[in-house]
Parts: sequence; structure tokens; C-alpha cells
Amino acid sequence: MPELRPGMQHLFLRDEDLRLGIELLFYAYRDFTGEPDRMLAQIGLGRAHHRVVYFVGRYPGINVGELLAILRITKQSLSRVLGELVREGYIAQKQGPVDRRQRRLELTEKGAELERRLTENQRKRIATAYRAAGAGAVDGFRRVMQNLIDERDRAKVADIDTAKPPKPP
Amino acid sequence: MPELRPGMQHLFLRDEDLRLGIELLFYAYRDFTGEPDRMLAQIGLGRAHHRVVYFVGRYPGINVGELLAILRITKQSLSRVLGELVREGYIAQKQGPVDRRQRRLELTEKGAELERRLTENQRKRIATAYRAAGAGAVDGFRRVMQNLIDERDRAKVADIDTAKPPKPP
DNA sequence: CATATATGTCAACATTGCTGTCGTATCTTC
DNA sequence: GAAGATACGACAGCAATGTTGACATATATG
Repeated sequence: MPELRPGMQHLFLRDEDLRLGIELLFYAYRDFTGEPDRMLAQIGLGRAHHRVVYFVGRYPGINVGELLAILRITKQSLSRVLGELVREGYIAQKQGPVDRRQRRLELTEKGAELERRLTENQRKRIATAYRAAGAGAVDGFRRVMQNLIDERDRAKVADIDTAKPPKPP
Repeated sequence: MPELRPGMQHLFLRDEDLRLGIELLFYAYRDFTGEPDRMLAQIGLGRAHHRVVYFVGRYPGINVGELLAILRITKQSLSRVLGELVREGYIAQKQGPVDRRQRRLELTEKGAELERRLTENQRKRIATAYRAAGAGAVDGFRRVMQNLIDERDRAKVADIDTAKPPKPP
């Protein structure tokens, strides 16, 4: 490593350094989603359902448009998944209090329980990795990940220091 | 942050800290794959093709079984994607020199060119994020990501310091 | 009232995973 | 050399999740 001063602009990056980053993302994501996927399969749901349940739990009262902006899928794709979750009693819809065209989404008790089961797994994986890597590493992890995200969504993922309340964008 | 000493075992992790990690992985992966996906769509290929082309480029002469172990998909799934890549001249197969049941895979010139175009995009995104986050952050990023990966595959992603030659597992 | 916005819906299609089954070539072992 | 294991390929069918395109309805806004 040429230097260790953070903020340095002249980082010397070999092809191998960059490929390592690419591969870390591939393997980490593969394993991060593996176990929840298996749990979901047992109740006839998929990863897409997890995403919806996760973000509805994260931002209670979020509306469909905001969810679409986070997931970056078409409303038709979301509609199918969301419809199933509503029909099966995981998610409840309420008319928007100010704009009545909106559907504000919330987890039911059943939905909250599913979300806990699924996310608990990922929470544990993260916690284990954080502890194994150490607090200093966690900060670096966050900084790099933030910068991997498209600039327009970077603020959406609140940094721990600026600790914003979990509000929809 | 309670401490900054790496290797610390008593990291205090709030639910919010862990959710941030979960979300960073979601958003980063979403954006990391976005642009290559769009490029692939234009030539009638998908993300699965990118993965295959990437790892064949990374490990020239890799055989089917090794590729399956990396991708963690069934051979039937791989077969479809790999077959297309071979038929369309992106990948060449050679009989294994010692075990003739094996197919050793290699990129053709056309395949190497595709791999360059696709991966160049991700390489740039990584490089930009590394530079924005600083060299110290890069090290932390790697440590956390390594620990997110299933233990049995952790060695597969060589750490930069232990810099193993790119050899198939 | 006119227009824009938020959402839902129907239909058709592509990609990428899965299971199950069978076949062939080749290696290994007794 | 025969028997069994292994590496790979192929066919069939299915499910999840994404896409486009078109159209409908309710509500907000000017």
C-alpha cells in the first residue's frame, strides 16, 4: 500500500486491486442473500418480497412511489409482489392522509414478524463481520460503500454520524 | 463510536448500525450492476453472462465444476448461459490436458473485448469510490467484506497483501 | 373544467434460477 | 478388464422477477 492517509487523491490502484473489489461485492452479496432466500423459499416467497417487507418496515407509511424509487423497478413488477404481500396479510395499505391518492404501506404484525426473521439473519452476519473486522474497518467500509452508490441516492443511506431519523426520501 | 481500535471484540452495535450495513449492500449492489446490465441488454445478454465472462477471464482455463462452485448455481443454469456464450463465440472450450472429461474455458478475443467493456465500468466505479474514501477506508472495506463472505470461500478472494496468483480454487 | 399525478391492472415476454431425468465419456479402483 | 464414480451435456417443465405497452380510476392542482 503506497499510503494510509485517508482522503488521499493519488491512490495507486492496480487492476488486481480493482478486481478484488469487484469480487468482494459479488461474493458478499451472494452469501448475504443466500440464507434469507432459503427461508423465503419455504413459504413460497422470494427475494423481491424480502426487499419490500424490509423497506416498508424501515419506513412505515412509505408510499408506492417512494418504494419504487428505492427499488428501481417498474410499478408493474412491484405491483405483483406487493399485491401478494397485501393479499397474504403481511402488509396493510392506508389511504394517504393528505394526498388520498397515495397508499401508505405498513407491516402487519405478521409482516413484522417475517421481517424480523429474515433480517435477523443479515443483521447477525453484519454484526459478526463488523466485530471481526474491527471498528476502524467499519468506518472504512461505510465510506467506500457510500461512494459506490449513485450520487443521487447517497444521502438516502444516512451515515451513522449524521444519524437522521428513518424517514422516507 | 465507542472505540477505534481495530480487532476490538466489544463493538457496540445498534440496530440502526446494522440496518445501515444492510442498506449499503443493497444500494451499492443495485448501482454496481446497473450500468453493465444496460450494456448487456443491448446485445441480448444478461447479468449471468457477465458473471461467467468475468470469471473465465479471471481464471483462464477454469473448468465447469470450478465455475459452478464460484457461482453457486446448478449446472443446468450454467449450461444454458455458457452454451450461449460458446455458440456466440465469446468463450472457447478445450479438453482438459490431464483429465479429458473436463472442459477448460477461455475467452476468445471477442469474449475478452466484451469482458473489458463490461468490467471497465465496474472498475471505474470501484476506483472512484476508493479514491473518494481514501486508502485507509479501502482497507477497512476489504476487511468487512471478507468477513461477510461465507468462511469456506473467504480464501478464494485473495487479500491484496497475501496477493496470491489468480488460480482457480 | 382541464390537466397532471398516484396507483392499479391486464397481457405478453425475457432472463435466470430450480428440479428431475437420462446419456456419454473418462477416470479410478479392485 | 470390469465396475463404479465423476465431469459434463441435454431435455423438459416450472417459478420468480424483471421488462414494455396500453389503459383505467381517483384525486390533486391550476
